[in-house]
Amino acid sequence: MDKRKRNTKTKQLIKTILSDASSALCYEDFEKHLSGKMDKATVYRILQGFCEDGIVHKIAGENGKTYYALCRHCQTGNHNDSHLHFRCVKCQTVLCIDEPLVVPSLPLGYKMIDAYCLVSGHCPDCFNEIANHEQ
Amino acid sequence: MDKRKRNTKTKQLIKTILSDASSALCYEDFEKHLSGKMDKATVYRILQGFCEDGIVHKIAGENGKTYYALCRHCQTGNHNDSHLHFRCVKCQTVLCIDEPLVVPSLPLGYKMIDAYCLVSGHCPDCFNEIANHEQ
DNA sequence: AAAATTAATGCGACAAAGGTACAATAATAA
DNA sequence: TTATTATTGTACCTTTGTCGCATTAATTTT
Repeated sequence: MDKRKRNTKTKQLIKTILSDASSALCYEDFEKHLSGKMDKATVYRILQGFCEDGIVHKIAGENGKTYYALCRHCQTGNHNDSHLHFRCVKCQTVLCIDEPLVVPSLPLGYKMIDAYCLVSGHCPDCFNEIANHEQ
Repeated sequence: MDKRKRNTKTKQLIKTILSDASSALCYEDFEKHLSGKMDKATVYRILQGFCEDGIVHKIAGENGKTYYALCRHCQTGNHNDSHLHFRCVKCQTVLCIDEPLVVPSLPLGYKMIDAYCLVSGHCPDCFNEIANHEQ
């Protein structure tokens, strides 16, 4: 009757990788962690499933890649509310920032469903590296 | 000595398409307007050039496509400042919204270069269509 | 506990977005 | 007008992501 989802080992593995990560991951990152243990299609399918279940955020980077991150601080129900993410232009790391995002009012007639904000810049590590080089 | 850029007919055509458009365009949209008159690689190269010159915004849609829009209201010099874009989940239209975006403060040590915000929802036309259907 | 059911996986093939090398073409400078 | 070189077109390639289908493995049922 109801198509119940199964909690398989592959799903657990993907979830572990996500929760161990301190930043959002793209497929390439998963590939490194998995070293051929899992098929590309499976990884994408699982991640898509997690997104549908509302336990993972999907982040479109300006580099054309899609990043995935565990939804850590979202209260149940407001998963679809505004997200704020940061991407370091040097080390390419993407991470979720738990600050409420203030979305300005839209022109008349526009109805917002979701908002998503990506700030790019330098993360502390890379910024220090650059500062040290310039000395 | 200096590699000066040339103002070719193809560039002019792309610019015309951009300035005639009321919303941001993806490659597919250009293709329709061009109907085989120009090669894919050329279109991408020209758009990339415009982005480097700071006269076009590049917008990463959550659908994996990249959208391009003329930078209309940006003062010279602040082209890289915060952008706010809206994407209709029904008709897929993407457009720039000229509202200042309030970016919340980042955690200590993070240095912002650029911020980019994409609000998704229904545009007025699609919203009305849905409302009329529900009557 | 074994058999039956069906969700999930692996595989291969494929589609779309976008980039690259290089020869041919066309703006610009001389 | 000729020479120079940025730009274009062509063909090919890479990367991201999806799809169908046979096989595998969680569950459920007996």
